[in-house]
This record gives sequence, C-alpha cells and structure tokens, in this order.
Amino acid sequence: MARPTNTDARRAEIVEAMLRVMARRGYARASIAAIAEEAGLTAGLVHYHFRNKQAILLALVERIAGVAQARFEALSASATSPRARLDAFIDAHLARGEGADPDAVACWVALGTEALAQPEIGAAYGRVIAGQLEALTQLVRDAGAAPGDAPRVAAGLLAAIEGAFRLAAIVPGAIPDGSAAATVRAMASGLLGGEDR
Amino acid sequence: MARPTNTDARRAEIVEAMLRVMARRGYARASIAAIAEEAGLTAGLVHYHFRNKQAILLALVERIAGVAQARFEALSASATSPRARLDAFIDAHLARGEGADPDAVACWVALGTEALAQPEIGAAYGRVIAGQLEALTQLVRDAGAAPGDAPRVAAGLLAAIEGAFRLAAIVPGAIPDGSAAATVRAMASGLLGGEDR
Amino acid sequence: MARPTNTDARRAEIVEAMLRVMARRGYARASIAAIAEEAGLTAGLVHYHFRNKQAILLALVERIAGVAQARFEALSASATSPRARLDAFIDAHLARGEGADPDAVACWVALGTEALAQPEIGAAYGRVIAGQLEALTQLVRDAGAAPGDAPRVAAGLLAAIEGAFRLAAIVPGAIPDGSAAATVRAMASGLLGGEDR
Amino acid sequence: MARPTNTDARRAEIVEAMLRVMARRGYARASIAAIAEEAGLTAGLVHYHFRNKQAILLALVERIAGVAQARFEALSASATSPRARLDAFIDAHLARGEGADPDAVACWVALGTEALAQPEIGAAYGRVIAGQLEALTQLVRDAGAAPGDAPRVAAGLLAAIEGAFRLAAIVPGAIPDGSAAATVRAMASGLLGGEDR
DNA sequence: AATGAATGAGCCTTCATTCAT
DNA sequence: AATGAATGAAGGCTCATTCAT
Repeated sequence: MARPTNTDARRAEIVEAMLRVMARRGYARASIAAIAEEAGLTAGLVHYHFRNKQAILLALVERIAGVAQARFEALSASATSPRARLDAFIDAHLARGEGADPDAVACWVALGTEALAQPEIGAAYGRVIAGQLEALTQLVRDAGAAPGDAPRVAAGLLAAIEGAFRLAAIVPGAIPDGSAAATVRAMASGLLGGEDR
Repeated sequence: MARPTNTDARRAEIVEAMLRVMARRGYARASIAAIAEEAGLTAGLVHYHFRNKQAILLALVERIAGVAQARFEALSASATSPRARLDAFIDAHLARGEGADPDAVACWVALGTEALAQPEIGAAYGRVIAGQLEALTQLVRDAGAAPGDAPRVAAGLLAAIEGAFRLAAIVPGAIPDGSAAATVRAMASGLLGGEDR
Repeated sequence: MARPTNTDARRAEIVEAMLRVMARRGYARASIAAIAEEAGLTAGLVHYHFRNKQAILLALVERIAGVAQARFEALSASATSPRARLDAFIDAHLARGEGADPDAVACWVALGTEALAQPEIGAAYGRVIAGQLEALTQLVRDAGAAPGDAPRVAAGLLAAIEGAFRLAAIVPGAIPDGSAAATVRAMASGLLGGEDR
Repeated sequence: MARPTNTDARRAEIVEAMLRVMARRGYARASIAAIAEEAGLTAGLVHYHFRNKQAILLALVERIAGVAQARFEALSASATSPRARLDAFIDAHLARGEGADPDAVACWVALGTEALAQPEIGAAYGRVIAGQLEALTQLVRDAGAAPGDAPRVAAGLLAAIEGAFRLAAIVPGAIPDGSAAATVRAMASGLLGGEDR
C-alpha cells in the first residue's frame, strides 16, 4: 500500500526501450539485458513487469498502432471532405515532421518478420492490419470509389504505405526526399478515377 | 583432380534449404542445424561450404533477386510496347502462377529485417533495390512519365510491390484473391496520367 | 540492495579453478565447462562473472604475479642487507616450502605460450616481467653490480628463474632436489663479482 | 613404382610448416588446415603423411633438437679447450646470427606447454632435456666443476638458456640486445669458480 | 600420392527465464 | 518493486580425422 504502483509507467518505459533497441538490432538480438539497459533497469525487473519477451513485443504492436491511429485522428479532425480524410490517413503514416518516428518505422518493419514466424504476433499484427484496411475501405468508399473496387483500392494503398516504410527504413535514399506521402496521394487519385481533390 | 567438386550444387541446395526454413521461422530461428536437416546434410558440411551463416543469407539475396530478374526478362521478351514492359515488371513480381514462390516472398520480407540490422545484408539488399529502381525508372520514363516525375513514380510502384509482398505474406486475405498485380498496374496508370493500358 | 553481491568471491573461485585445470591441461584444453566443474559451478555462471575466457586468464596473470610479489615482500621484510633482499627475490620465486604452488608454476609456464599467441595476454605478461626486471635491476645495483651491468645481470637472473620454472614443471628431476634457489643465488654471486654469498 | 616416393621431403615440409604456424599461433590454434596451407598442401594430404596432429609435433621436437645439436657440433669442432666447448654449447643455443631461428625459439617455448599436458610430448621433450643435461654435465665437469656440483651447475645453465628463450620470445626487449649468450657465459664462469676462460 | 567432401564432437558464448533476498 | 545470481538450453563455429575417388 505504501508504495504507489508505477507498473504502467514502467511497462511503457520498457516498451519504449524495446522500440529503440529493436529498431537497431531486430527482435532476436534485442536481448532483455539490452532492453533493460536502454531503459535504465535490470533484466530481472523487466520480467517482473512482463511475463516474457513476446509479451513486450505484443505491447509494442499496440503501442505503434495506437500512435498511428492517434495521429490519424488528430489530422482527420480538421478534414472537411471525404477525400481530405483519406489524405489524412496517408499523411498520418507517411508525412515527415512532428510525430514521425524513424525507429518506430524500422521497428514495424522488423515486427512484420516476427508476425511471420510467431503466430501470436501474427494475430496481433493481422488485427491491426484488418482494422486499418477496414477504415481505409470506408475512406475510399466515401471518397468515391466504386463499391466493388473499394477493398482492392484500400489494399493497394495500404500496400504502398507499408512498402514505403520498408524502402525508407532499409534503403536510405530509395524514396526521394519527402515524396512518399505525395506519391501515395497521387496513387489514390489515380485509383479513385483521376479526379483531383 | 582426384575427386570432382560438387560445391556449386551443394551450395545451391543449402541456399534453397535456408529459403524454406527461413520462410517459416525467420532468420534468427533458422539454425544451421535446421537448414542442414532440411537439406539432408550435416551442420558441419554446411560450414564446409559456407564461411558462416551470413554468407548463406548473402547467397540467398542473390538467388531471390536473380529469379525475379529472370522472370522479368522472360515476360519482357514478348512485350511489344513500353507500357507492356512496365506491366511485365509488375507481373514478374506480383502475378500468381508459374514461377511464383510464396516461400521466396516470405523470405524476402524477413530478409528486409536483417538488412536493417546487418550492414552487409543491408548493402546487398540496397544494391538489389537500387538496380530495380533504376530499371523501373527507365520503364516508367519510356512509358511516358514526365522525366522529373520518373524517380518518384518508380519509387512509388516499387513500394507498392514490396508492400504487397508484406501484406500477402503476413496477413492471408489482406489482398483480395489475386488482385495485387492488377491493382499496381492501375496505380501505374494513375501515376502516368490516367491513360488506359 | 535487495541482494548482496558475491562477485568478488566467485571470481576468485573461478580464477583458482582455472589455475588448477590449466596446470593439468593447458589453456586450450581448459574448457569453460571443466573450469566450472572444478569450481562447482555451471558454465553459464562463469560467463556471468567473466566476459569471456580470456578475461579469466587475464585475472589469472594478476593473481599469480600478485602472489609472487606478496611472497617477495614478506621475505624481504626480514632482510637486512641489499644482498639479502636479492636472495629474498630469488627465494620468493624458487624456494620450496610454504607458499610454493606447483600448479601456479605449471600455469605460469603455460601462460607464456598464450602470451605468445594472444596480444592482450602478451601485454599483461610483459607488464609483469617489466616490473620484475625493474625491481631486480635495482636489487642487483644495490647489491653492488656495476651500474652498466645491472640490466644484463637482472635479465640473466630472471631468465634463470623462469627457466627453472620450466624445467621443474615439465621434466621432473631435471633440477636436482631443491637446488634451484641455491643455484641461482650462486649465479648471482658469480655475476656480482664473486663476493660472498 | 613409376612415382618416386617423396614422403621424406613432404614430411619435412609439413614439420617446417607447423613450426611457422605454431610460432605464431601456438599448438591448439595451429590447425591442420593452416599447416597445410602454409606448406601449400591440402589437409587430407597432411594426414596421409602423419597419423595425427601429435605425430607432427613429435617430429617437430626432434627437428628442433636436432638443429640445435648440429649447431653445437659445428661450433664445438673448432673448440680447443673444455671451456671453449662449454661456450660452444651456450652459443649454439643463444647466439644470434646464422642458424638462429626466432620461430624455432617461439615454437620450443610453446612446445613446453604441450609437454606439460600431453604425456607423449612430455616424454619426448624430457628425452631431449635429459640428453642436453647429460652433455652439459660432462662439459662443466671437463671445465673444472667439482664432480658433485656438476649436475646442479648443468641444470642451472640449462635453466638460464631455456629462460632466455622464454623472455626473448615473449617480451621483446626484456633481454638487452644480444647479451644472452654473454651473460650465460658469465654465469658459467661464476659457477665454475670465477676463473676466466 | 593427392584431393576434397563429409562427419562428429566439442567449445565458447548468448540469452530467456527463474528465484532468493 | 527491485536486484543480481544462477540455470539450462541452444546456437554458431572450428577442427581433427576419415574416406571415396
């Protein structure tokens, strides 16, 4: 009773530390010891707050997806047209500037590989993707896509976003300066019928 | 002279075995022992033919990129217009059917993560991407992209391709049936000015 | 604070275990597993306390040199003449009886070989030898060696000491009973000009 | 029949190659592959000529001891006094110049460690030392040592020689320039009664 | 004689996890 | 909550040795 619980704060710190370490080394080499050091804690304490290493990764999936979602909501708030809301989605993921976190991007890329190999991570990752796909499908539908086309268009745009993460994270310079968001917007325009915003 | 060498064949077998194991488990969990077993060899022999585990991965990068390149050249041979050659590039990577290898796709996705953490892999991966970007830039230029736009368009299309790999490999069903190639072709049309194929 | 540290004691135990194993088998065959068993620990724990095998060897160099130095200081305390202090140095290294440790001698011999092959060990070994040479040079100077001769005399005596270790450790019986200390004392007398022993 | 046997030459080459590699890396790290490469052969062939790695080491003991013995005999041939023959022994081992081989010295030092751990090597090394001790005992006796003292004196001088090898090989500069032979000669003089040569 | 593939054992090291304190 | 010791299981890699050719 005496000591107020700091569990939530500690857990967030640990997740954040894993984000940093994993962006640099990948999941397998992100040892608990390294994560603990990054967070200024001891390895034992990390296991006090998380059942195992996978549990941290699961929390990390939520954390990254949550930040992206929040960013979308923030940008979306000032959007007045369906098309503007679609652009907000694209910008939430790809625009440079405030809120953009290269480590999170690298981490998300690395995370995909774990989703491939660890069913639990695959499920969590799949849930995030499904949610984004659903949102995006609605957005493109609102923006004028033919109802039957919407799922394909949404999948294409999400693929372009995820692919842009990959190229940007792995091959510096592969994507010209800050063109990612603008290019995906243009793709959206093309897929929606070419009409301008 | 006394004994004929079989190194090339063995190396190919080992690379192929790594492809299979890695598609399932990722790089870190693709132990030499598991690779050897998949290939029907002993772990010692694997190290006789490859200096270390990374060397197998490096060979795998070349192998996957080479197959994709060969597939493009085959499809491209029967293309008669610039736009058809661009479609050949897209189809070479995304079309279902003969030559499509889901394990290679999963492996390529996993490989990106290693490219992030291992500089040597990053360099090899970067070289492949740079080559594809260069080819794609020329293709979109030939297909009528404004010269100044070509690099951006190429990067966008390659991102869409890589992202489609990711979604397809990690989240079954994320991309409707076999729509990936068609959707990216449509994106290309949009980016090139909306003219039909 | 929660748990008191026992690292220093454990490290000493491990170093001592390496001393025993290495005296019997040499460095290369003194596997971490064998050292751990000798110390009654697990191999994993050895690596918890030492970064790697070489680090144990480095600690062992200090340990052996430290014991010899301590023995010299103890014997030297009761020496009343310069010549007696020189004899104390010789006896500290070569006399039988209390404090003499055949395992340490064998280990020191084996250590020289590693000093030859591992630069870090060579440096540590070289530092010890340099210190002994310096001390010995001063001792023979005090005992009446011509100033210009002192370094040569010191080197000769240290060589005789190290060589006696070798012969004694490797070829039982090569050095008659316990004659080593007396013989080196006689060498010192000869080199110093034959004055009384 | 057609092919004249080259076994003896090959064996000598292999022993020589081990000498070079072992001087650099020590016995354990002198892999058969490294030895073969140094000799310009293949690992398989090395095992064709030697039953196992230890057998090469055994041959190496004989080779190094044989060279020293030959050098002694050559220098001894022109010696006219007992004392000169004793000096010839010392010079045969310690003098710089023609015939001195730093690699052989380093190797001999490393060899001692193996003698400690491998009984067969210990026996071979012991035989060499016993032979040298016997010869040296006779030499010091001829040079005027008191009969009862001769074994001790011989042991002391051999220790000084072996110790000089060690210091010279491991700690460059420990023994001033080329003073080793002269210093051991002086030691001999002292032990023999101080009379000059 | 010679080559090169193949084996199998062993070693150092890393690391997630547990647990006493 | 927190620390730090301890464990046990792998994993990558080296290497002497064998053997078919």
